[in-house]
Amino acid sequence: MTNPEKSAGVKDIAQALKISLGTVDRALHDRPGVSPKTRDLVLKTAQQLGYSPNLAAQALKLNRRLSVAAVLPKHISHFFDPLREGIRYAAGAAVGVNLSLEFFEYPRLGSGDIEAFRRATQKQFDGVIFLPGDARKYEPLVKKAAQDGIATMCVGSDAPNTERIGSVSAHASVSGAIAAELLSQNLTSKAEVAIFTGELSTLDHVEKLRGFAAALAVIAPHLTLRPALESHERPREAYRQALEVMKEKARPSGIYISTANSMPVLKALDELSLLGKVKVVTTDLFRELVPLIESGMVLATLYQRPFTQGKVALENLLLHLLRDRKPQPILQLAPHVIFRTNLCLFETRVGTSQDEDIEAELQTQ
Amino acid sequence: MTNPEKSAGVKDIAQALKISLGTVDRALHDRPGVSPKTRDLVLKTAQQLGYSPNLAAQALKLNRRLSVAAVLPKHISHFFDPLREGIRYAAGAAVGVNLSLEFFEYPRLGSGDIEAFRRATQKQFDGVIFLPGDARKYEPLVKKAAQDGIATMCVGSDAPNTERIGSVSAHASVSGAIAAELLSQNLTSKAEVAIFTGELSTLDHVEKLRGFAAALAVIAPHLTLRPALESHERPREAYRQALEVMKEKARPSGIYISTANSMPVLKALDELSLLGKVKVVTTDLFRELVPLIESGMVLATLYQRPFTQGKVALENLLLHLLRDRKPQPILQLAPHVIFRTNLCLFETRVGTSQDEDIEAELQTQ
DNA sequence: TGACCCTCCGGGCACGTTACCGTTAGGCTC
DNA sequence: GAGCCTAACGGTAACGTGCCCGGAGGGTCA
Repeated sequence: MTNPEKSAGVKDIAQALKISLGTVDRALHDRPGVSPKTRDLVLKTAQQLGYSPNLAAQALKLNRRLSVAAVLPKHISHFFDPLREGIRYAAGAAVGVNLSLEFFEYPRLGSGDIEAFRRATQKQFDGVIFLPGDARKYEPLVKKAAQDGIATMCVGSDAPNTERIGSVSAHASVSGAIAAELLSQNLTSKAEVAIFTGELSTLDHVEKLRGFAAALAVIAPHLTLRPALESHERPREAYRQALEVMKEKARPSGIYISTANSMPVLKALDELSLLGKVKVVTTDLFRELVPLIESGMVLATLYQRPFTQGKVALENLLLHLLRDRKPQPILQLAPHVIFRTNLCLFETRVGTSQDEDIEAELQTQ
Repeated sequence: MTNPEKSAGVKDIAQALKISLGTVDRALHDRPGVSPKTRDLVLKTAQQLGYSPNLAAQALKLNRRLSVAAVLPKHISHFFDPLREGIRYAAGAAVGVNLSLEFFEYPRLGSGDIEAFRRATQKQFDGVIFLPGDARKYEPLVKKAAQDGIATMCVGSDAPNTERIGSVSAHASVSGAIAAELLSQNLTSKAEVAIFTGELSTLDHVEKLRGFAAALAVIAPHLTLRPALESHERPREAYRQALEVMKEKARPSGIYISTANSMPVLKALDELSLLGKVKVVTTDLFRELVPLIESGMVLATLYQRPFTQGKVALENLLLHLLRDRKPQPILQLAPHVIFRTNLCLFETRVGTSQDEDIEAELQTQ
């Protein structure tokens, strides 16, 4: 009877104490209608018998329905498409819950994002996944959502000091630090390095810059960092800045592009015939980048694992909504360092996300 | 009624066709007792209504019990302990199945492994997870297990051309290739490099050697590879070999240690005061390695993600046992490249596995 | 003393699926 | 044509849990 091997259920406790199932259920779930002494007795016996609820039966009975919205930009698709795929994957793998997903899209970060978030939170979703671009602007909105009982989960970047239930992103400052270390390994003599960043109102980008600068100072004193170049995610701006800085006589010997929008900078380098001469570390992976890494024109890229970010974000949001177990407030994934030699393991995911093999996705998550 | 939003169940199909639940169930599961035309009708309607079975109800009714054995060595604990943790984690996360896990241990690879595997397969487990050291020797045993209806899953290395249902490991040849690329980046002038390997009867180690040699030939023609040093996982042998080769006048400038047993070689380097002078790339992560990476004595280590390997191995084994869905025959994880700058993300797992925070484990999986 | 309330507890139904058993129609043999 | 067999199908209990309803017991007040 008291077999520790097999986990006991409600019925076992009821039989052991010769009381009804209803009483055991009330005691275990802290519902009213049980005397304190009976309650303690049940809890003690549950502990003793090693009670663990049958999750399948629980899920069947509860038949929970959850609605989750994901508010993400269309641009940059090579990052956000796999992120959405990760969310869909986690939704498909969620067992014991009737989950309805709705995707809200807006053109790009900073244009329409706030409005889309507001639209999403006006409908009564149980949870919302979103990317806080300018974290400040989201503060009142997240607060309001929390008051309305909507759980918000950040992905891609964080919005600290808000009521969000958690955040999932690649570890930004470590990304920056790795870039610094790679450049320091490949630039042995005294030289200058430059960083091209996206939007410094986004926490993620600030952290990358911080990590890069800090690591340079510690492990690469022979490299000096130029003032950061902020493109505000505008391709033409990035292109112009790159041309300007690389035409200088004392041009940088190493470059870290911390935004996924790296093509304009690479295009400028190509036109100046500097590809391969200047050491370049980029961020994320997309089709146009593949041949540049293969040929060694780009030293390495720091892969932010968008698929996993989406997957983990929804998994933790569901964990929060289903049980009252709080997830880690801040979850920061280890970025993958992609060189030409391990590029082949990640290439499967640069195609159209439609045709991608999910199994392959999971190998590198 | 035919609401495409909400997934239909067995009852919906039965109602739509005005037949009984039993018939629908038989038709959907290809069980006998249904006429072909009724079966086709049911399948067609299921497709049309968007039938998806309620997994919770299914699991509750079936109440499946599975027993799985994991046959793994005690040594090297910093690799196999987290691997076992990963298996335990996946077992805990498995919902809707009464899973009983049993661990079989033996001292080390090559001593007692075959016997332990034989002992495990004599009991009637549903599945066995194991590490094929000398793959040849396992061939008849795996065949016998398959005949007895035991599903076998390789982890850490593969046993090709056997009846195993799949294998999970870090991508070995890519690991070797990354090591070659790292050394080539850090050794710019003409030099020699050496590889210390474990057991060349293990496929995983052969693949690392192949990947290393091939990548050297392609991207680092200035580096020449010495004959591989095989320690057979004996610390004293590795130490002796390292001392011998590093005392030579024309000693190697770069070293790749492809086995997790790297301390004897590092000890020899330390005694010869060569740490920091010789570029070293190691495999896996453990406590003694941390300060060496932090201080730059070791350039990088290739982390084989044992936790994830164990997790994925059991997940796929269960997938095979529960549904008849065949997993990918060979699953090769992308190894993590750990430098001093991203070391902090992995440090949580070098302590005793008991105290480890599972959440932290999952961040870097 | 009877009507009423409150606390505590037992009993039973429902969730969606599967396994088992009972029933019927139709074909077969002698 | 009676008896029998089998394929095809209907009906239903049961899996373990959550939740509601109602009943028993004790106390209070008119």
